[in-house]
Amino acid sequence: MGITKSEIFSPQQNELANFARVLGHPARIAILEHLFKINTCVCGDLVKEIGLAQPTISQHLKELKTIGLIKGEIAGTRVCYCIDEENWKEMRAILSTFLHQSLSEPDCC
Amino acid sequence: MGITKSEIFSPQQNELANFARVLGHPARIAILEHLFKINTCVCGDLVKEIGLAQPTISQHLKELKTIGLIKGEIAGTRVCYCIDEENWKEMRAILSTFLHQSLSEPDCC
DNA sequence: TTTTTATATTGCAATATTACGATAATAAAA
DNA sequence: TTTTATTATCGTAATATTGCAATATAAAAA
Repeated sequence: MGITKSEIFSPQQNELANFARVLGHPARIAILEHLFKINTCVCGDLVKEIGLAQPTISQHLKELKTIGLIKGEIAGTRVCYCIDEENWKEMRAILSTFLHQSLSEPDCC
Repeated sequence: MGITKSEIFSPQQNELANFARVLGHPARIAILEHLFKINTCVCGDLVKEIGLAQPTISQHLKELKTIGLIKGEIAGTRVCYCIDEENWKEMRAILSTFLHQSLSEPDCC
């Protein structure tokens, strides 16, 4: 069916999975890494840097923007994208909590 | 096309994205959370716990096993699944490093 | 105003993912 | 041996994702 049954999971589980899903593509990882290095970047730079077509990069940027990890401001014909620090930290906290769970029982296998 | 151009990204970027991708589904989050709570679990328990069909759970377990986050041992007709702590910690380290990048420039937007 | 530049959107093709019924496989129980 | 219980695999349907060419949009430059 290809459709995730979100309704049977908690909002927390869905949110966590959604953040992970957006990080689950190397192009988006590359975009974020580049934005961290050069914290202000227009789409064109990323197209050269990454090597995917302009519409493809634009699409990945849109997804990152929708989930709130980056923000973009129009500057003439260009758009200045950068990390949304506040949301980034929130996402990081959510993921970190999950990643640092500890086992209540010892390993069985 | 639906096919990710992995070859244009670094092995690190692909590995990171791949870990995130596997975490990018609420059923797999729920499975991992349950395994953390009760660190030894048969597939049938997860089917009851989560509420997806048995083949679906089995498929998600396979993906988690393939990437190494869990391991399973046959115990009679059942299979005992649990977190693979070593690999989990490795994945956590990789993700944490990425999540804790800091901006080299102050926020521009 | 026309042209140029840069990004977004649309439409489409191809592949991937999700979910589940049916069935296979395997081992314990009867 | 037959039955039962449990998990894996196969096949399939439906939706999602990825990528790009073509085009639209919008602002700056000429």
